Order: sequence, then structure tokens, then C-alpha cells
Amino acid sequence: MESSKTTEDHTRSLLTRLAGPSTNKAGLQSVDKEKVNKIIYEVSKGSAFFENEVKRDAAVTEKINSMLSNYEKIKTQDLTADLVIVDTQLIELDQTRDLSQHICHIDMDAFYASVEERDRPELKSKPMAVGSLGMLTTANYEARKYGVRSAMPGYIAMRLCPQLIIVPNDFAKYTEVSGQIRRIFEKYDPDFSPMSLDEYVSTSELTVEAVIEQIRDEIFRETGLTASAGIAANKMLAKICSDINKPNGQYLLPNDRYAIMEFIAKLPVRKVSVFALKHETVCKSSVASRLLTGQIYIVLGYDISGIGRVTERILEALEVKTCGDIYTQRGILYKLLSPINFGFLLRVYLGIGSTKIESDGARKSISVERTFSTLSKEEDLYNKLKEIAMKLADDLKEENLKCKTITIKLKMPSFQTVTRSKTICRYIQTGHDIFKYDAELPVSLRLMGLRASSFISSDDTQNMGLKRFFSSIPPSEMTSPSKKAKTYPASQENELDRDGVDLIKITTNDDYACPVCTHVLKNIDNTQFNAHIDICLNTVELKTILTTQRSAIMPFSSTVIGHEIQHLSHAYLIFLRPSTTFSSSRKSCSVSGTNEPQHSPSPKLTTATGSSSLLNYFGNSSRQNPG
DNA sequence: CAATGAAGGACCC
DNA sequence: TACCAGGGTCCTTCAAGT
Repeated sequence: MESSKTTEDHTRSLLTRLAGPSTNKAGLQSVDKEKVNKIIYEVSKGSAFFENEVKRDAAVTEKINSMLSNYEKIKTQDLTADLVIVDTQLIELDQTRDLSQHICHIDMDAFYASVEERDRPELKSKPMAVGSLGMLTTANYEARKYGVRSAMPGYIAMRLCPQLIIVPNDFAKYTEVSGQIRRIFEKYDPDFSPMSLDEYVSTSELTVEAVIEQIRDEIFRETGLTASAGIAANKMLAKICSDINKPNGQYLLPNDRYAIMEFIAKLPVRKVSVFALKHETVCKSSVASRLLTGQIYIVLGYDISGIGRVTERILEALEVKTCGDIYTQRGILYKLLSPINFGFLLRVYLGIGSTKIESDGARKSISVERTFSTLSKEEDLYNKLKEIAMKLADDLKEENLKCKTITIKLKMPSFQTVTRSKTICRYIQTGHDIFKYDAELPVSLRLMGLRASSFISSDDTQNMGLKRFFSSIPPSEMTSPSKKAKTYPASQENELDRDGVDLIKITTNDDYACPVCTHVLKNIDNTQFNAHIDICLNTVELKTILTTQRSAIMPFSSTVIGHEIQHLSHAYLIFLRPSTTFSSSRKSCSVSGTNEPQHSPSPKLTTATGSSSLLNYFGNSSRQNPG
């Protein structure tokens, strides 16, 4: 029977995929998932989105199959030696267990929807969701009975529940309520308000549970909203526990090794999500607090990861359904998964998670993206991108950040998504062949986005200018100029330009080849020359990264792209016209969502990633080909 | 032979 | 009627350069 699982399994996984990411949320347990999934399937069948999901599902299937064939081989092997290694690892991990404190995760129930209900009580008894017909952000519990949930397109929700009321998002309002809640927490946090601390906590008779109840109660009195809480020994467990008695309830998992192991063993892997505190985000509905011997530290914001649809499928194929199964299958998992993923699973199995409140806040990237009804005209696309770039530039300015890397993201009407990124100094130094842009190739897009990352201090920007450019690029590499150089003139107040461009001294009026576009500029003086360089640097038409860098990986069916980059304030404006038919030949990644930023607050992330990646590679290959 | 950049995904809310 | 978001983080794989 194992071998005859073909189309049936296929549709099943597809149905699950289409059902969306949040099918296990509170309030959804009682719905007839089969039926709901079927309706979702019927409604979306044939759409571009659907077709794209089919592809992605197939990719996961393929990956699983290759894993399974490996699995078959390994099954017959003697894993004794491996088990010794794994069990040693388990013992070591167990010794890191920290049961010295309680950590509590407080989660607002259906936050946006609850706010709307509070303001319009008549909605309480009716199925209601917040969002638009395009996409819902959340649904109240009445609506969840019909299978309506967050991240579901509104029009599909309407099929599931025709009487559904959809209320538009009102983020300003939610932010305000977040502020209210936050102020409540501040009262409990000694760092914010030491005075009121005694008022609430020093009555040491109060149990942890009582304190949390009190906090939830106060939230309710203050905002009219309910919250749920999980109290446990670490962040991971606290997060999981907060879901158990949702809505408007709390759950305490005792700080006892046995209790924890019992609890986790029965837990379906999909329930695992890991709560890690990151930079402070006000407009979120989750709050974590830590109770430590009479003190409470409140931290807002989160960074949550977990085991999602894909990982669940992979694990299921490896016969791991509950966290307890991780132990049973540990030998296989050790052989098949990357060390990082495997280590994560071991910690899950042991119920070990981070207990730190490292509010290591530095944010790593800022992005802006917009979906729109399909645009095809170059001009429209350009304008849209310009808007996005302006917005991103504003955001950067607001955060007082400068970036080194810009990533553009494009989504075709087919939902195929491509991203292209460039770090500025490299971009300038490398001086990609400039591409004479080819025949008009209108491409349609449904989304464009820009992301800024690799933030740099202004010191770093000093050495990235033309000097460096000049010194490292042989003139022969420069090619023809952008036809459009003057169409998109440089923006006036361009800080990055100022920082990045050193003026070039030319002593005599002469012919001079522009290093960027290689045009020979006749008889110009310093000022004119510099002006020209400015324009060229601001608007460079690249031979597309797509052709030069990706052709080896992704076969292109037709001609490619004009690609322009324009400085716009802090941001770069990138314009591309890719061919519509990228065929991704990539294999999908392995088990992910396994990232609880462990201990060490911020030791070189890049290094960590790099080396683990290598470790991974070597580790896997040596283990997977054992003889 | 480490370090790095780029592209693509998975996951969360 | 309407036809699948936007903002982040981290992980993995590839490829190329010294």
C-alpha cells in the first residue's frame, strides 16, 4: 500500500496547501476541514494562484521523494554509532535546561477582530472578519466556525460563509490599542515603573498564575479585549502554551522536567512554534513577559518561527507526527536533516528553549512592497516602482539608516516571484557589462517591492565612491550608455550620492571617456564631467543580472530585460523587464522554520550562517554517502 | 578552503 | 461584482574569487 500512494496523496497535500498556513488556529478545531478544503479547492481551481500552488506543491513532493529514497537506504543500515552520537547530544542538551524561572507569553485573542467588535458590539454575534475581499487579516470566532481565518482571501471566505461581514483594516486604531496595552505592561515592569511593582507583585502570596490573571484582567478592563497566556519555563513552551486555552484563558506548564516531556511528547509537531524576542514592535498583538523571582520584565515584539505546512509534510513522511516521534526517529532524522534542523528538533523534543530576553534590537532590513492589478506598460511600472522607492527612502530616513544592499522583488501575474539584489559597492565596482536593451518586451506584474538591507554607517560610505570604482574597473569593461540616462534625472538631495561619489579632477578640457557609460565626452570641463558622471551613476542600464548571472541556472525562453538603477534619495530605483517565463530549476530547501535564535546575542551572524552552511554540506555528504 | 553575495523558500502575524 | 497582503528573520544552495 505504501507504494500506491500517488494521485490521492497528491491531491491531499495540495488541498492542505491551498487551505493556507493557519488551519490549526484556535477556534478552528471544530470545523469540518475536509469540507472547507474542498470548497477552497473548488473556488480557486484554475486560477493563476492555484496553478502556482500546484507547482510549489509538486516541488515539495519531489523533495520528499528524494528524501524518502534516501530513507529507504538508511533504514537498512546499522545506526548504532549514530545513535550514540545523538544520545550524547541529547544528554548535553538536557544539561542546558533552565527551569529557574517562568516565562509568560500573552497573546491577544483575534486582535483586530476583537477591536472591531468592541467598537461595534452588534458584530459580536455575527461572523465577521477584518481585511478586504482580497485578503483577510483575522476573523472573529463566530466566523472561524465556518473555516474562515486569517490570511484567507475575502472572496473565498464569502463562499464559506455568505453572511460574513468584512470590516476594513484600521491600523491606526490597532496601534492605539497596542499602546494602551503596552502601558498596562509598563506598570508591571520594574524598568519602566519600579513604584507600581510592589503594588502588583511584592505581595508574594500571589502565584505566577494569579499575577498573569490580574494582568489579563486589567487588559480587559482597560481595553475591553481578552488575552490568552501561556506560562512555562522557556519562550518556546510559553508560546505553545498560550494557544492551549485560547481564547480568554491561560495555561501553566509546571517547571518540571517530567511534566514538560510528557506535555511535549503528545504534541503534534505542527503546534510547535518558537517565540524569540526581537526588536520592539508596537503594532503587534503579542506580548511576552518574564516573571523572575518577584520581578516582571515585559518585552514587546517577537520573532516567531515554527513548524509549518511544508515541514509538517516532510516530517510526516519520515513518520514523525508528534514531538515524541522525534525521539523514536532520531537516528533517521540525524542522517537526513541538516545539523541545524536536527538540533532544533532535539530541543523541541526535550522542550528546551531560550530563556533569554535579549532585546538585541537592530533591525536587518526594511522593505516596501505593493500588489496591484496587473500592469504591463513600462511607464506604469516605472511610476509604481518610483512610488515604492520613495516610500522606502522615507522609511530609511525615518530610521536614519543607509543601506548597502537593495533587493527588488517582482511577482508575475502567474505568481512566479523573482528577486534581484545588489550591494552597492560591489555593484559599482564590478561594473557589469552594460546591456544595450533589447526589443520591447512588455511584461506584466502584479507586485513590486524593494528591500533595503546591509545597513552601513556613514563611515563606510566614504570609500565607496568613484575613486574606488576607477581604481578597480578596467576601462575595457565599460560599455555603451543608457539610452534613458536623461529620462530619469538624478534626484537633488541625494545623500548617498554625496557620500558615495568623489569628485574627479580633470585638469584640462579634453575628450574623456565616461567610466560608467564609456561615452567619449568631447571638450568638457570638470563640472560638466562630474555632472555627467552623476547622471550615469544615477541611472545605469545594466546588462541584466538575469542574463549574466542566472542563465546558467535558469534557462530563459526569450530575450531579457532592460535594467535600470536610479538613485532616489537613499534608495535605488530599479526597473526591469524580465521575460515572463522563468523556469525555476531550483530544488526547494530542506526543513526550515527551525530558527530559534539561540543564546549568544549577536555573534557574527554571517559567519555563523556561512560556517554552518559548510558544516552542513560536508556533514551531510559524508554522512549520507557512508560507504 | 573559508568567506561572501545572490536567489529562493519557509514561517510568523 | 470583487478573485490570495505586507513586513520581517533565518536557512540553504550555488558559484566564484584568492
